[in-house]
Amino acid sequence: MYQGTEAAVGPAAEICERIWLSIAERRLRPGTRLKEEQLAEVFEVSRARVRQALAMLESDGLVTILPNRGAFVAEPGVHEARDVFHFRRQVEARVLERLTDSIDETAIPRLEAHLALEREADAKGDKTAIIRLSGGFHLLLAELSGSTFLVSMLRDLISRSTLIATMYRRQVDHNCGPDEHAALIEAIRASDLAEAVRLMDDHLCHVEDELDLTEAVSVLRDLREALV
Amino acid sequence: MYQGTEAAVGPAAEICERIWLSIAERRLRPGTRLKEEQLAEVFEVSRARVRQALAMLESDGLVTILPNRGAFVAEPGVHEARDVFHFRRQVEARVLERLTDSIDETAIPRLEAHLALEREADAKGDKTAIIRLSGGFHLLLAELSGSTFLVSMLRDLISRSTLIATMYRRQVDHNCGPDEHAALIEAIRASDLAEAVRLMDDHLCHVEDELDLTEAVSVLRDLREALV
DNA sequence: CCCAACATGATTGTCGACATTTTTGTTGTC
DNA sequence: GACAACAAAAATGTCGACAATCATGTTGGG
Repeated sequence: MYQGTEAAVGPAAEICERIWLSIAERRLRPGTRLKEEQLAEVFEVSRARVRQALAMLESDGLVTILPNRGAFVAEPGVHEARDVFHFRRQVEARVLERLTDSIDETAIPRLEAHLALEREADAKGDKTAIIRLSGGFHLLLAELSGSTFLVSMLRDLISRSTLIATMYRRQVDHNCGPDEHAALIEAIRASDLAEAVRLMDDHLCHVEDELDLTEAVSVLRDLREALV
Repeated sequence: MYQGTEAAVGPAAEICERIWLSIAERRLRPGTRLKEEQLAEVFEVSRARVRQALAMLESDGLVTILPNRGAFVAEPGVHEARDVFHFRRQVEARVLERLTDSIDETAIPRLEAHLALEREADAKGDKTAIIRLSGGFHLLLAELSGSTFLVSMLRDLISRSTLIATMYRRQVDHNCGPDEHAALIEAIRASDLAEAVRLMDDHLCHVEDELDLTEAVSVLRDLREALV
């Protein structure tokens, strides 16, 4: 996901990917401290790499870095959560606008190929792959829109969405199945912008609706803010 | 601007600020190569600092980093330019929503203090200060909205807006005067969301309307892309 | 017994030197 | 004279060691 769906952009992105996955799989809880040395040991890379990765993760809102104190898995509040979903809908809509406006011949096959991977992972029950591909689908849409700006914006928002989902969802799991993605592809193939946007909004609202975005802030967050 | 309106977040932010100002003042043109050693010499800092700053600038869309090749002042295309202004309007609207919803007592005085600085710089004709404060006003609005997410999003968009303005504006200068900012403060004081959003949209459209966002892409950009 | 000042350990921040890659200039051959 | 292969120079990328800073545990005084 982090390296996009294309070639790797660097070794640091792999660290980002693995940390992001750990967060998505709830192995790393919000508020957890991320010691550089420790991460360097685990990933078998130099500490400089880890610092690089942590800086990237911070700009994507996944970790919070306190100067001279260390990095922590971020704990977005409910306000931020709402903003993230709000703007994600806007960005995804813009992406669909671009895709339905000028459609590329190679776009549909690539989307279907991705969808096939999703279905395969779904059948196997490979949770890690499901999470990775689920985010990757939306990122692929942005890439196919041809705008690097939309890609970078959406990657940021997807990262944040993932973290928010792990913090505020009440039910255990429910990763969005590939079926909604399939419907989206159909709408894009038909160049039906209105339908595509509707499907996308529904798709994203399904995720948001399962969250408990009341004012119940986590205890950990209060502790951290009190310390700062 | 880069360090926000508050305390400095680090020494690297100062480098970012100075490079951003150089771009805004058209001393650094889009496409210009930014050699690390050279920058380190100019700013009298270590090369590691420069690398850190360049990485931040890349995530803000001001520079493009090509692996093993170096950093260049970015050259956003017209599509990206339109997207940036599109989303900037959305984000600024969200900020105003927050501000007019729950208004803070200290907000208005801080805005007026900032406005006073703008007027002072305007009277003196201090172009550098005008640029810095002009972006800073919008960033201050975001900070007063209480959302760190909106702040980081808007900082990104303001950086990109600045670069786009230097690339595509036909007239020489026209930095938005402080008067439009004053009107905005009034609307916020009156908690008049609709009026505030209208003023903001006009304000941003004034900037966008002076741009020549036709398909005329710069020659340099084509060269770079051909090389990559 | 509690609090403050200090000393220690752990962790982050910084810098300079070295390795790798790219670019450019040169040379030799066709 | 043009092109290709090679060599030298310059720039970026990487790493390890040292310095600065913060958290913790200890000790001495009130």
